[in-house]
Amino acid sequence: MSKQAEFAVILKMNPMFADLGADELQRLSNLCHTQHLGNGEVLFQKGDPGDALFGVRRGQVRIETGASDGSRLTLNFMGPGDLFGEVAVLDGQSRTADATAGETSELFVLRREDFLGFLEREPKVAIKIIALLCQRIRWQSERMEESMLQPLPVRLARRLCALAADFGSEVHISQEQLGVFVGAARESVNRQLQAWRKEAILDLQRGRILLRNMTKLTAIARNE
Amino acid sequence: MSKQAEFAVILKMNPMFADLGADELQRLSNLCHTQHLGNGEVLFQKGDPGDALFGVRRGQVRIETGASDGSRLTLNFMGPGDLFGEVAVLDGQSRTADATAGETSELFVLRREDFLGFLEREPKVAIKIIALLCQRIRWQSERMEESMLQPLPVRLARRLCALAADFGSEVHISQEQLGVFVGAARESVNRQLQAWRKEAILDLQRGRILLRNMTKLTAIARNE
DNA sequence: GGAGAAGTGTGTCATAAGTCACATAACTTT
DNA sequence: AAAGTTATGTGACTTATGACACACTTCTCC
Repeated sequence: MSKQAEFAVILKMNPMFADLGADELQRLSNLCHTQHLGNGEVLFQKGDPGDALFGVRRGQVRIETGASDGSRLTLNFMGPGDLFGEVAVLDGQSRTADATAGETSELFVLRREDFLGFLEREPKVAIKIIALLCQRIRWQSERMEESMLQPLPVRLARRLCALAADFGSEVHISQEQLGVFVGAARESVNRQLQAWRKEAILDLQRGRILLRNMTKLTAIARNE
Repeated sequence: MSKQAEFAVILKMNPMFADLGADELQRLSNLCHTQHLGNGEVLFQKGDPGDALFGVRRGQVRIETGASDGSRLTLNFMGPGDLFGEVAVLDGQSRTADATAGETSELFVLRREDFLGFLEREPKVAIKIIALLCQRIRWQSERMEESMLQPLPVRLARRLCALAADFGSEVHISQEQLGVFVGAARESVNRQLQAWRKEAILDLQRGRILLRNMTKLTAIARNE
């Protein structure tokens, strides 16, 4: 499979591009480049212009931010097949976090100017993108309100399920960072995890969570 | 001032169209119609196709939804100068709430097909709209997380300030509905309002709140 | 003008989650 | 291996807010 075809598959998996036709998708993927990163190499930093969209071909990229106390907090992990910077490539605003390669990685890169040129040549696609952004706005305002109002166990279960989708049943994350993710105190996270451990839903190790019973976990995430 | 020019002013005030150039704005406003509504007349209902954008020229439109228990809850009031349905006109999805005239009203109407035609003729505007939608997505994800995590007094003060922008210092709303707006119990809303009454920030009447000290209220809304 | 409905004011209680304060436990560095 | 650092486990306390219960007031409608 050509690198362009591979990128097209990744785009197609992202809701933002899922509705594009095969031909449009192909013309779009033809604009992509690739870029290699060594372990620990910085892709972009907070404040850099958002001039490209990235897809992970192999490796891992950490999205992180320097907290006010100087410590670094990881906001997200992007694994193979994940796409990030979709919004930045469209509006060109500056990055709101740093991105660093967690291991030797290869990325697909779609540059902003190429993408905008494409949209001008294909106005129908621009209108589709508009519709997709609108969907996202609706989706966001529905979910956000809903999910912030959920009790901690539900938010926690949802986040664990999302992480499991990227990493499988062995999630490598500290309870501290998990707390930041779900907007809760570390101690509260710990207490909930302990409770689940007693129910055999998961096991705990230093810096690691082993998900034993995804069925129960997803049930909790759906709020029964 | 022509009705088109009047509509252009309303569009310009909305963040979504604020960045359009004067010429683009004028060509866009030329596509508008007007529509009259009698007191209590229904503009659209939940489930109707979102085939137009509306601006209030005079009168008042209530956005409301039938709650599960059969009672109706008002989600928003749109007064003169307010714009609603911006997202629906772009993606054509069905309405998620009902809209009813609260008094005899006159509305500006911009139909979806006219707007989409405009975007195809002016691809530069389509790209601007894309950028504006992106801004909105960023803004939403920043604010939402932030504002749901704020304590009740802050959320309440923000909502009151927003209502004051539409209605001046005499806000006509029940404490029950205010509770729905900010996602809190009626009793909690009442207790906070009582506290503010004692501080002379506002006065309470049946179904009405008189804002006495907007300075303090905005200070609370900014979370000091 | 009387009956009911709708809106408001307040007390009591229960609960979820944050904060603080430590005690371990596990890795790292020297 | 000793010392320091980071991650985790747990108890005690506090606080915000929801839930329920009920009194009181003001409107509406017949």
